Amino acid sequence: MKIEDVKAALEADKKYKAGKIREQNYKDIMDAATIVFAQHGFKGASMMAIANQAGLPKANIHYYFKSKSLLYAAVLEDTILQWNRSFDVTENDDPASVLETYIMSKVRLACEQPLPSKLFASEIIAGAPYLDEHIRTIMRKWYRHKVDVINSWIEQGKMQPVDAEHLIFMIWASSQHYGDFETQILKLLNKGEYDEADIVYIGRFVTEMILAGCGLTPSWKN
Amino acid sequence: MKIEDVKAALEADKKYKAGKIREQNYKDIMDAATIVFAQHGFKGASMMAIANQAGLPKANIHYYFKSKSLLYAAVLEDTILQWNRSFDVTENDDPASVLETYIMSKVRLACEQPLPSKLFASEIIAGAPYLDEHIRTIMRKWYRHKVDVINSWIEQGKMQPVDAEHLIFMIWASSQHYGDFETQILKLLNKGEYDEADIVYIGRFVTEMILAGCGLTPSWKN
DNA sequence: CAATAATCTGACCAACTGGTCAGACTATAT
DNA sequence: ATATAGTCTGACCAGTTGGTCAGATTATTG
Repeated sequence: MKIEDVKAALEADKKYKAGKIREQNYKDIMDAATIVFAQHGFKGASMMAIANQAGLPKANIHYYFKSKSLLYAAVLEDTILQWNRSFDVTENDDPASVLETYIMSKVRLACEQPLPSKLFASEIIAGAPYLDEHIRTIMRKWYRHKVDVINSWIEQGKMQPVDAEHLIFMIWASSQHYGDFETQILKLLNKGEYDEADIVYIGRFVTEMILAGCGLTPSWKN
Repeated sequence: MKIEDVKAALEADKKYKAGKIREQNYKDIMDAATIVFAQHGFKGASMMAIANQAGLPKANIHYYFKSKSLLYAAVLEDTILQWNRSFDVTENDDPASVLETYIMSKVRLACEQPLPSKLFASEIIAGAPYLDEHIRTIMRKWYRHKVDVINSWIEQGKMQPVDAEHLIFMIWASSQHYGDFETQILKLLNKGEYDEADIVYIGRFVTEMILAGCGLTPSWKN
């Protein structure tokens, strides 16, 4: 290897590392903020606590995010983006398999990543001051579409007549509960954390219960 | 009416009023604290905000409650007491009617008094620092007993075999959700608040769904 | 190498936090 | 009427809050 190549490699490495450091700090701050905001809500979280959690000086947090509100907004947006991935569905799909997939993934997400779930819950409990518009526009549209699809399934006789609006609420409630109330549930179950077996078991339980209410059967019971 | 009687009446009235004022202030503070703690959590709530909400000087709050922690503990205890009233049940009871009654009352409580539900949720999301012992002792005992009763129902063939532990979680989740996520739900339903018809409708929906999962039928479908 | 731009942070600020307390006010008892 | 006990609150305190900024440090460029 020539000297020039080593130099170039070091140069590239430096640039790479520099970029990585920024990226890493940004990510560290977001992660730390998620933890603190999820645990204490927007008002209860302090920039100092976030800085300590991230292992950075407080002023450095303000270099990346001008204000607490902007950091909170960034964390919330990130959470929302990560959340609304699945459940893309049309009226031609099979209700049982769609609902099954959605519920299983929601339960898994709640168990494996309870923090975003708790963050969202905190925001809603506080009256959704930051998500007010998001709920009334984007989420509402998403929600209405899903309700329409479910109702078309009912019209097609693919499932029993069930209130689609509250069916969705029930899916959200019974899956997110495992994230939001993780502390309570683990204490009552006398467990330290959810393991893979728990996640599958819970996912199947919730799926079976809700599908039964719709007159449907999950794939593993066929 | 004799003069003496008037005097006595005034005396009694004064005492009554004095007692009433104390009682009223205490209640006002508790109500105000419930609102603020439920909305912002323990750390996020400020004594000043509670004082303003109660319409009293801040120092007066500290006359009734020595510290923020003690006020929080009092509000939490009050909420817990008010919550665990119903669901006293034995293995000789009828599953369908017991579950139906419990679910309906939980949904009604969540819709009519969402604040205690939100307060409890905030505490759990924050990691249950104040309720840790309560959950591991009192709530745990309550929970285990209910699990045993449900399992005995299953052994007696009174209902389909269903995981009793997660059945209880599901009941809690799908009822409390209407209190904790009130803001989101009302926005999506485009409603200002739950009315009596909503409460009955939601209660019946949740009851039907969960009973169906247990192979049971609610009373209104017989 | 120098110059320029990006990144970092200790020290600071006004506003707010939970909490205290002396003294004012009010009610009851004698 | 006076004394006693209970109730109330403005003013204050030390510590924390979100946020700023000058200047140090580091990286990039020409």
